[in-house]
Amino acid sequence: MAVFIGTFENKVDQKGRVSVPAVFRQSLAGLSFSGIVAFRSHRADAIESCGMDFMEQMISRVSEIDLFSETHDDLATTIFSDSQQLAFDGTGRIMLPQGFREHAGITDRAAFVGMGQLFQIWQPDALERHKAAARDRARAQRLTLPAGGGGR
Amino acid sequence: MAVFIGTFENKVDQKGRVSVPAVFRQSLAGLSFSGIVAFRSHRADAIESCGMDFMEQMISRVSEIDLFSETHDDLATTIFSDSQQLAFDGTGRIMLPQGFREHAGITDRAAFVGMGQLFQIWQPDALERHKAAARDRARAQRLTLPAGGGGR
DNA sequence: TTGACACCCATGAAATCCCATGATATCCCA
DNA sequence: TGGGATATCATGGGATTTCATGGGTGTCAA
Repeated sequence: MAVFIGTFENKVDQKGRVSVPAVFRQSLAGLSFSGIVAFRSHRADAIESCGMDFMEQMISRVSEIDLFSETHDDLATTIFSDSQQLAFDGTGRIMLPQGFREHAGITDRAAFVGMGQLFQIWQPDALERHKAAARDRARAQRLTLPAGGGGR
Repeated sequence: MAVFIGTFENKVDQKGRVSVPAVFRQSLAGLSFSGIVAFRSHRADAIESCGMDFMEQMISRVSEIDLFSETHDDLATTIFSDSQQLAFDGTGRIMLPQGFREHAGITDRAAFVGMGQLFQIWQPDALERHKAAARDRARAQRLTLPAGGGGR
């Protein structure tokens, strides 16, 4: 399973390219698609990203639902239609599409944040605010991590 | 496994030709038939499409339904009798047959939407409406994926 | 003969490749 | 353990290829 941990800030050049942190690339090595799959977060002004393996998991789970049922279609459309495959170039960069940059407010810098199975791409300042807020909420509500086997 | 992710809009020229997005073509590379298999969606104003490999899967799935049952017949008729193989030309375009264009209301633009294992072809504006509706339904019904690894 | 369709070539825009650079981080051996 | 030698990485920019798109021409069948 691909694991993403840590925060990294990289520059976005005039062509819209950003280096994906080397550690993340190593986590993604050997997949059927050399690059990331990204989509707009609907909860935050950020881009959610994962590897093709994660997407393939989603596909196989969606395919357990009856084909041509409304449920299947709604899920498949919601999940896959707004995602994009962003391939690595020779040096491990991706092209951040215009629409994604706008959604996240990214211009010339991008921050990559590991979230475990996924990672997010933020405008660095927005990320700082978000991190602070998340920490505050976690402290205020004394959040705990459920013990035991699988996630939830 | 052929994977279709993302939304792409292309022009339909006077001859009825459209470029199939390059990413989709790559997913379809190496199959026994160089092109797509398409048929009219019976629920939406769209064209359902997939590669020959997936069509073969559908055939075997349909064959698991009682032969001579009404369901079997109806499905087989709507899907297989209406299906057409649309071959790529030298530059990766297909000819969208008149009947398909009418069914989807496509005139001079066509939108390709990845749905995981298959993809659909829509009239772009209709697709936008459909996407919004699908998202709303998914949210309203709190649709989630059948559990497996780690949902969210 | 007249479409319908496969095949061919041309084009501009955009994405990708490729090489060069400097800055870090890592290695290795004394 | 120090510190030079060696990789790795992020970054920049020019060159090249890919891609979507337009149009022409040949071919086969009705």
